[in-house]
Amino acid sequence: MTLPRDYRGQTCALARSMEIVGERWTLLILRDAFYGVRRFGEFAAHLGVPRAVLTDRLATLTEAGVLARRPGTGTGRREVYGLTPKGVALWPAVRALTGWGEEFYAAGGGPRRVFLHAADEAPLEPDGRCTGCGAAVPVQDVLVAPGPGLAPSTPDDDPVTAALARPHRLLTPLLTTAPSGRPTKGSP
Amino acid sequence: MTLPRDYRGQTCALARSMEIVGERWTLLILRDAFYGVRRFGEFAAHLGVPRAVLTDRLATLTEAGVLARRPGTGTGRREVYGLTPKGVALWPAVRALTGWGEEFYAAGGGPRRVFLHAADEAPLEPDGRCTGCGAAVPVQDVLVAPGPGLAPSTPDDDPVTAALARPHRLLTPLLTTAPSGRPTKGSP
DNA sequence: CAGAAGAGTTCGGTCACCGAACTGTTTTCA
DNA sequence: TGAAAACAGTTCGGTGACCGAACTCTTCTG
Repeated sequence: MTLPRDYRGQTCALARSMEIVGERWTLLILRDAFYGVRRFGEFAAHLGVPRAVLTDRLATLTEAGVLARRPGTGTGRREVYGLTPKGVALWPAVRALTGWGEEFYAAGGGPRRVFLHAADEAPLEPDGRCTGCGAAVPVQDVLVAPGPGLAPSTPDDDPVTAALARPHRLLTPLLTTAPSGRPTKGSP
Repeated sequence: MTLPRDYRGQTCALARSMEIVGERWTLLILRDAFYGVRRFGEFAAHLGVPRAVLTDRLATLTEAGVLARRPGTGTGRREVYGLTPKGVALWPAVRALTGWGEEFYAAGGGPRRVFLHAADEAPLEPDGRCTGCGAAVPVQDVLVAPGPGLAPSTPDDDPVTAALARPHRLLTPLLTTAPSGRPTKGSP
């Protein structure tokens, strides 16, 4: 595979990874996918990424087997993008980079978001273990919850930001399309 | 801080991280820094990065407090770049992305490089713990060693690649400048 | 002190990214 | 059913980042 702008000559696995997830916006898209964002418009509104770039990134990630494009369920039948097992395997990387950012660039009030073990609601250690029970927590048992440093929500927040004002389990859909067609917060 | 190309509007810590380490080549530079690469020319020769880009990245990382520019010791007194504690804190992210690349893009023979716990030479788990003793291994106790999938070394390998053909402890200088001026492998 | 090596800088060409407007399809609701 | 809105992309011109090669200046070696 000779990408137009690859990291030629690198024998390192990190270079291979960077060819897939090292482009601008890609890791933010994947973070949103972990949060349960699934649709083109949700990614676009939440990230503010140029739509052409989003199109390119979703195609690249789908081609690489990190995301999968599937027909949506429920009333809104549009197609959705979801993480494959290969994509889910990127969770430690996303968690590590997020943790580094929180540690060195937290707002005054502390972290903006925290990751909790769903079983006991104790926060995760930097390495992904639970500070409460010490167990290695699989992705689907992680909650993302607002932290003390999170700015208060405003009426013009996009739906994704609004939904993330409450704790949410990773990999579960964040927004659903209600029968009336207006998007609302996940589980009723 | 209004970077020319920041991730505006993102309240997420991951976006902050990506502003620092998300540019092209940056994580590969940091990986090399973990390996013990310290000098401009070593980075340039090993990575094949355009020199102007390398200059920019080293300056950005130094400004961000991830790397520090220090006068070199020993006979070669040129200045060297080394990881600060803030830079060392990126190790879990580098390890996670490297591990993901090895898992999904390994060459036929297996991983190209492996990380070992220096104390018992057992490989590390994906989360950074030692498969032998189960301990969380601090960065300075990690060895990077050639794996079964590493291509055999050739005479025209750059000095960094040649030095990495043998196990090496992270964060320790990889190359030294011998009194004669010719760069040779680390500790005599 | 002369020569070589190291550490950047400069430069022109190319490519990726940006934001805004536009298109074609799907869904909603009167 | 049919009009209108929402949605998922595509198109387009302008700008900045990246690339490779050549060049300059400093530092080191013999």
